[in-house]
Amino acid sequence: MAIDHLDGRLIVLLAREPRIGVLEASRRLGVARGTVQARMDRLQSNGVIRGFGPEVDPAALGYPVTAFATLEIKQGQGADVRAHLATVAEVLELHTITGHGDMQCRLVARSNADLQRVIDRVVGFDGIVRASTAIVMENPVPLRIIPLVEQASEDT
Amino acid sequence: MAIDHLDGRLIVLLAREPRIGVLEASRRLGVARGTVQARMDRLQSNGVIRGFGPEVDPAALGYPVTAFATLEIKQGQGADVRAHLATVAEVLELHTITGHGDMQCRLVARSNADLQRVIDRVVGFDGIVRASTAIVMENPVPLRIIPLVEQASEDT
DNA sequence: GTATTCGGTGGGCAATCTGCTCAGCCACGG
DNA sequence: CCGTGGCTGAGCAGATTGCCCACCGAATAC
Repeated sequence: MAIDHLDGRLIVLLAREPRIGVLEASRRLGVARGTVQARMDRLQSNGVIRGFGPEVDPAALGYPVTAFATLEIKQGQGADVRAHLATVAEVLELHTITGHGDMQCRLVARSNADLQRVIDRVVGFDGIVRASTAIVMENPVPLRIIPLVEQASEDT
Repeated sequence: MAIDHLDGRLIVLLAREPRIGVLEASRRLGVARGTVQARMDRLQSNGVIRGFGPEVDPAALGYPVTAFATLEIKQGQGADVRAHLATVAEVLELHTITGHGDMQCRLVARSNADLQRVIDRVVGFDGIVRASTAIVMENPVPLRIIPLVEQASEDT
């Protein structure tokens, strides 16, 4: 569960150059191959590293528009709404949250016009009372994890 | 730029079993190894696949609390705020958005109490007028891309 | 109608890496 | 003082990679 400095360096290395193998990584880190192998196994069974899935860019797939929708849910309809949203491919992510609104989801669409279609599809469900949408213009900080890993591995 | 059915199957396969190599993938897909190699090269230079970085779970790193903060920015301070937020490791993602508020960011923290520290750090900057935060309770749909890939590859 | 190009196939080759095992070391805790 | 856990360096057989080639069918250009 704890992440030591070597783990941190390993993760950062993997994040920067995902294609390197265990052997090359061990050379870069200056440790034995077995060590890297053991660390990677441990990090994965720990759940620190969930996997190495391909990072797909929705924009390159033809979905350049991203938006966040905050949804207000009718009491007791949470499970149904979850199930509904899970069936919509354009819903990339869904959270239940505190505060105004009960859920927040990340959407993508082919265009601003298409976003309307997606939103209609999303909110066209009985349990959803209200939805407010914010369209993403820029993404100055794309999803990142390296700084956090470095921080976590330093205060060991 | 277009994603055909084979591309779709390849991406889905990679997403499900990231560790398989080109050779194994070609066997699963029933095509020649060279074909898989060519497709992967193309997908990557297209930008459809950004890379294969490790997916790190912040919770396993000791940051189990996630929150979304909506920030209101003082006119003309956008760039400074971006730069400021980029220095905070707990800021995993930042978007500029339309609607109420000007930016939205995803935060993580070690605990609810620690979240206060993170928020103070985030909003303790001159260009930020106001911030409202929503804490994530559940994540019924974790960030996913497979359904979208399937959809995109089908309507070819 | 014919030549060209493009994407895919199937094969081959040397170099490299992987998975696994083993013995030796060292530091830490009981 | 011994056991355990983590790291090292080494070895080995088997699989994979990167790269090359010739061939083929379909679509495209001339």
